[in-house]
Amino acid sequence: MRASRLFFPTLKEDPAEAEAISHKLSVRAGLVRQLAAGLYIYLPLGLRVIDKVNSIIRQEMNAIGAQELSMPVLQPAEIWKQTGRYEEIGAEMFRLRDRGEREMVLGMTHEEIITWLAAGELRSYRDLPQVWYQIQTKLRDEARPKSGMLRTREFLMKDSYSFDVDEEALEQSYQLHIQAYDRIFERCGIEFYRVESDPGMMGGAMAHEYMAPSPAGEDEVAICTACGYAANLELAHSVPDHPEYPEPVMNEVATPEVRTIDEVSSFLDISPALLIKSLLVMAGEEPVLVMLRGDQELQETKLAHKLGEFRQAHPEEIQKHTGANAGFIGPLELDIRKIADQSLREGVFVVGANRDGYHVRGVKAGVDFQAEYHDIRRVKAGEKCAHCNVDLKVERVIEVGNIFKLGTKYSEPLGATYLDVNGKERPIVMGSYGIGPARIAAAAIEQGADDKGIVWPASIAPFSVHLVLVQPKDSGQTAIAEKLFSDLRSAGIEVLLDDRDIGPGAKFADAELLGCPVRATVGKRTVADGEAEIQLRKGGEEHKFEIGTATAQISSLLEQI
RNA sequence: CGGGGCGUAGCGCAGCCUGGCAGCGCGCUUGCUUUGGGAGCAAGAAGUCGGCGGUUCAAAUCCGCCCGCCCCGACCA
Repeated sequence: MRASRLFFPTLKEDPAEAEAISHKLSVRAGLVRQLAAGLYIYLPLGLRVIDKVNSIIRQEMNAIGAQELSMPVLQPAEIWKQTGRYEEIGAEMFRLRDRGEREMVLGMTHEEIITWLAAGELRSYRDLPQVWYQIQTKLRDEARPKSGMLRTREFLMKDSYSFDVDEEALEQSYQLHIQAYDRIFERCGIEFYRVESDPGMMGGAMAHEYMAPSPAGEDEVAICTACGYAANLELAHSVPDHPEYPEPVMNEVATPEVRTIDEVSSFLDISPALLIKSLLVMAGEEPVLVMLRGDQELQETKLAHKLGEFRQAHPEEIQKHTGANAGFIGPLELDIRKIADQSLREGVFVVGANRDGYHVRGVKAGVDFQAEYHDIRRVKAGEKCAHCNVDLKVERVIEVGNIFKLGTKYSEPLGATYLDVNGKERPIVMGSYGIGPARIAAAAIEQGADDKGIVWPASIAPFSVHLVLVQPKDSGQTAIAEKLFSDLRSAGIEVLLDDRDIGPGAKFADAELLGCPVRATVGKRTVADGEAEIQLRKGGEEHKFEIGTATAQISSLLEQI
């Protein structure tokens, strides 16, 4: 491709609306343009990157025997009603009516449709297993699109679905996807973790997420560098440290206008870890007192697993159920359901007295109050791994892929069954597996970029070689550059020839902004000494190759990257 | 949905408080020069100041309503 003909509007300045590095750079490098909130146009360079990612995905999916197909984005609402998700999902799903007033939806995922297909076509255990996938547009009316390509309302997803006879066979399909996914993310050149994740509303027992570390991410994971334990913070476990507890002598202490953990701990001059943080939540109509150590935070997803849907109690509700205001509530003499974090099982704490202006010291769990104990706290960096007792680290990550064991959550309501060897009808056991190609690209930018621009992993760069022709008006330089351009392409290397009639500084700056792995420069020095200058975008390493051998040399450089 | 910020030329922004000619930088067009790190000089084109309504002799500027975009939170198969 010639830069003089390529549509890649680069910008010197960061776009005003961008915050994330990947967002700024993908706009500046002319990869994308924003149409509206959460809606992006992929320009030629951006599309090339996505195509490269998709091509890697296809190769690895095909390698595990998955078969590509393509399903409609526009779908009848009826199928979603059958699985109950039409009501469950709410405002995030785009809904519309066709001219015949039939209710339709725009697909935010395709479990329903693929299961409908399977229900009609898969009949016998002989037909199984199957793995079907597509790379298809999804639409979600996101509450808050953000961070450029990281959370959009319309986006491409590779989604695959496995169909098996039983749980054991599903485990094999699941493992095959782990293999494929590991290879996909490795080949795309991004750093990633495979972490345990919350199966959530997808149902099913097991789920993992593929997470690319980046400060632009929306999730956090706990990682043990020693034993490899890795889990989304929504469900990560840890062993908390043990503070030194005082003598269990119970007495009430006046704490006027001292409400927050910080205020109470400094007023009493004790560590926050010696306080119990009491929160009143409403699970439907039922008030529940939730207790954590003062230095810990509630992990709401964990609590939701125990309580179902819940919300924070309003001030009037707190007053009504405890007799005190927020800041002074606690478990003593309180006849409502109580859930405490496991770290409160032992120890002696200060709690709110359920009387404004007072706290109680020397309170022992199990002695002075009873509660259900569950792990409901958020893991903090520095807490110990539950498996090997080494310090955990907590990192912010971008979710680039996920894999779920669905079981029969969709096959049962949609009647996707098969006849087993004994002629007995059984539901197909399913798995669901997603990858966001644009998030891979964004993660690659986030992880690789430097102050000059993007640094692409070679496998997904829009071009392998950015060939800078310094002076296109010089026939000597042009002849050499054209020859190299043509030789490189003959060698199967994708090359962008910058033949634009602009200053050399602008060309170099654009080359750095675009971030192709190899830059080759042909200028007056090349005419003089017959050597092409090669610079690697990553690390900036420079080489000079005699022009006759340049193609072979660049080829071997690219293989090493 | 709650909180905050922003909306002025293609892009980045000033002007608004204190009403009175719509500006700056980059980009764009033309010409000449220049050509290994975002070139110089000269001449130009380009704006319903987000929209609607109000106040006023006069509104980018003050007031009201609406729309859009970004950030924090809630939410996130």
